Amino acid sequence: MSSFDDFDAFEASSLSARAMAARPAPYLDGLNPAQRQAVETMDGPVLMLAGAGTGKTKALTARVVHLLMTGRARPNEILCVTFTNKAAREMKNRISGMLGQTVEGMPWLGTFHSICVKLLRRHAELVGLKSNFTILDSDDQLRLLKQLVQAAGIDDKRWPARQLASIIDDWKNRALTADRVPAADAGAYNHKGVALYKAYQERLRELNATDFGDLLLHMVTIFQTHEDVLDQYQRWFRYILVDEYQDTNVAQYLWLRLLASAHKNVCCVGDDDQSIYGWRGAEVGNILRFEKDFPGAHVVRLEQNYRSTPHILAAASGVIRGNASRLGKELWTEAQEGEKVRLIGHWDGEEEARWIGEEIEAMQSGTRRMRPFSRDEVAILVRASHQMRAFEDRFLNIGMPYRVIGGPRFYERMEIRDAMAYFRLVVSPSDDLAFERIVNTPKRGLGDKAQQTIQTIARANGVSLLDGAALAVEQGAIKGKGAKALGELVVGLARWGRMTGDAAMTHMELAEVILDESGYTAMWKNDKTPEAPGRLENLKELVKALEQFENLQGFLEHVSLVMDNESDEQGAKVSIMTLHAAKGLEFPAVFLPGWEDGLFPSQRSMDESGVKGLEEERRLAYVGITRAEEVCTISFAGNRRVFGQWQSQLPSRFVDELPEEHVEVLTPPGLYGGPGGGAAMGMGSVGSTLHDRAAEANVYNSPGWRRLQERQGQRPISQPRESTSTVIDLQAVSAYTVGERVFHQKFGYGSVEGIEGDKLEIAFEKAGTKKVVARFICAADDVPF
DNA sequence: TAAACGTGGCTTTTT
DNA sequence: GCCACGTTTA
Repeated sequence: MSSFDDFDAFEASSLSARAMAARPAPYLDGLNPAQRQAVETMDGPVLMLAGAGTGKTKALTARVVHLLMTGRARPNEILCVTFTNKAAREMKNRISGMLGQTVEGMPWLGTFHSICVKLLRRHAELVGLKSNFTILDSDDQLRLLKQLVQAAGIDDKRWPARQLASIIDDWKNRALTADRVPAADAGAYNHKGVALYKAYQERLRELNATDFGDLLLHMVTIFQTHEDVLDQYQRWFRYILVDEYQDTNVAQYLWLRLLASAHKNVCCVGDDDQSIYGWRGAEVGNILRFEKDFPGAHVVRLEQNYRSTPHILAAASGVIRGNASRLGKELWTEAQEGEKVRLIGHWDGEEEARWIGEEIEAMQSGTRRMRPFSRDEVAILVRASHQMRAFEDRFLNIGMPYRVIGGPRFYERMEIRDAMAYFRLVVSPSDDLAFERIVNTPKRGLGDKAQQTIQTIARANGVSLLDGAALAVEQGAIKGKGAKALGELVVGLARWGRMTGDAAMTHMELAEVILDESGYTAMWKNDKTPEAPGRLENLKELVKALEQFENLQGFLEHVSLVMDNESDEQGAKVSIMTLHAAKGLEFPAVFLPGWEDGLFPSQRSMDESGVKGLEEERRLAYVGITRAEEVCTISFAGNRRVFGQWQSQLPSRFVDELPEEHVEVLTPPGLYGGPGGGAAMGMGSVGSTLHDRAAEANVYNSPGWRRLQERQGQRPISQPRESTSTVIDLQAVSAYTVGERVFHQKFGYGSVEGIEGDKLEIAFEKAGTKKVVARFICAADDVPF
């Protein structure tokens, strides 16, 4: 449980701000004028618009230090909010570094969620909770919702509980309690969404639990309904700082505005061009509206970039210019020119992976133009995680060490969650969700029926499932070996519970005892599947992780908020990750594969969110390019397997948006029409666009292919396209008739079965029936080689 | 109760 | 094409 005395903690704080005020301010020295302004404008609202690589964390930390040094606030009077634990940790470290001592006295520097937990534990009773409430993660949440959906007699095939979960999350992100869900949303989840939301909240209250969304929403509710509480914190938090403001959702926005509305000493840092989390409730509008929300706000733009070369910045700027709703920033740098952004097209996804693998290998020893890059200076950033596979396959094949960043986190792994459910049950025996999770894990012969019996008995007696289980055993309601096993579990849990108070045993030893005596470890030892050893390994790691905590409770509290898993894997490895995961990181050399319409920008994004979705995708492109310090290589493939089906792809519209003068089009080696290969480059005549040149430089270029394109009439590819709809290449399609015999470079010969938009459905002789974009097809008697 | 089989569905992901 | 989930089947 968190301490309730933070308000008095400042006396004992390790920092005495006033004593330091007299000293000089070396932390200001390394700042450029804009950064300095952001630091020194202390009163009133400040919006720090910090482009990629412009030193925003530096400015933010300097601001905190400045507030302390000038005596404007004591360490525990500064509210400093980040989104991730990683960011919070980094800020703490940097502040300590600037101050030359550890920051003990900044209890209110943390993530939105961790700060809200602290606040909510103090005021839980105001929303009907006890201060020791538990925090459910999305897994628990889903299980709970499934039960409710089932109880309501809804066919969860047609209306998956997962969907309900995301609807409720969305409402919570928008700060909507069940009674405030607007009429427009009444139809959600087969018109039962609101009712189930109510039922869910009711159930959470019974369980004395919250989900992640509640942490914020409850605090907003409390601030809105209890003026005295709000007033207390408005006074207490003299200065407020917010990192990544473009990622705030409505609930976080309201929370901040409520806290800041009295003194308005709020400094928000963000970059509207890097808002890439709209799909999970972030509102770019929050940052775009800042000056309206806080009249008289000082807006400071950090535009000097310390990360990338001018070509890379120009390419990124060129792309992001396509977005209409922006605050507008233009990054500049004093860095030397460097390489242009490199663009290359490939035949298919596998070849793209092969080429990138070879390129990385070549880069390690350096080339005529480029310095050598070690593997850990290289990153491959993909739009969707399924793209990673091609690279993993390829890299495994050629023995290129790599690391995938992201993926399932440690605390999300099954065995870890099982183990923690045991711990939870030991610490709080009424944790029904934990009970359900482990009652039959390992197998105890307690199937659905037995579990139902337990449920019934527990409900009839108004007790927890664990107590219900004890009763069931006593009453003989469960028979056979299940009864014996259940009895042992109940007795075991009670025994382990008593052991928590045993001074003779550390909580690590206790954890081991629990896992061993419950039979959980044995379950994995007997498991012959290849994953089992790894899982045992993870369990060992889990026990090791306990070391840093005083007891199991402390550990569980921490884990529920900090799900991250900083793997300290070392060695020179190429990093592979999604664009989302790359935000905030930088690499000397970056590869951006899969720039194809439909994949990136993602079709679904555009279908579901139209222009808004496309703009977010474009920001993602911007984030991707700006991760690169020295070399940025963008690539696309003409064909890709999508859900097992081969599909022809068009290069991404973002490729068209790259300013030509900052891009160099590469030609894959060993393919038709290399540079100087005569005819191949011949088409780059007047009006040649980057896009045309990219297409020319790749594999679909050959004399026959060009003839084909001429026959079809040249498609004005680089004309600005409608942003939301795919342009249909009618000319290309109309060149064919149903029944015609055609040729495709990968699939061979086939006949046209149907025409749909710009795609042809073709029955190939060897490859089966596929839909292919007309431009990759030619008549069988016009085969290009 | 567990293994075998079939169906659908499918971005991004932190707390 | 793959994975997760649910249903059938031994």
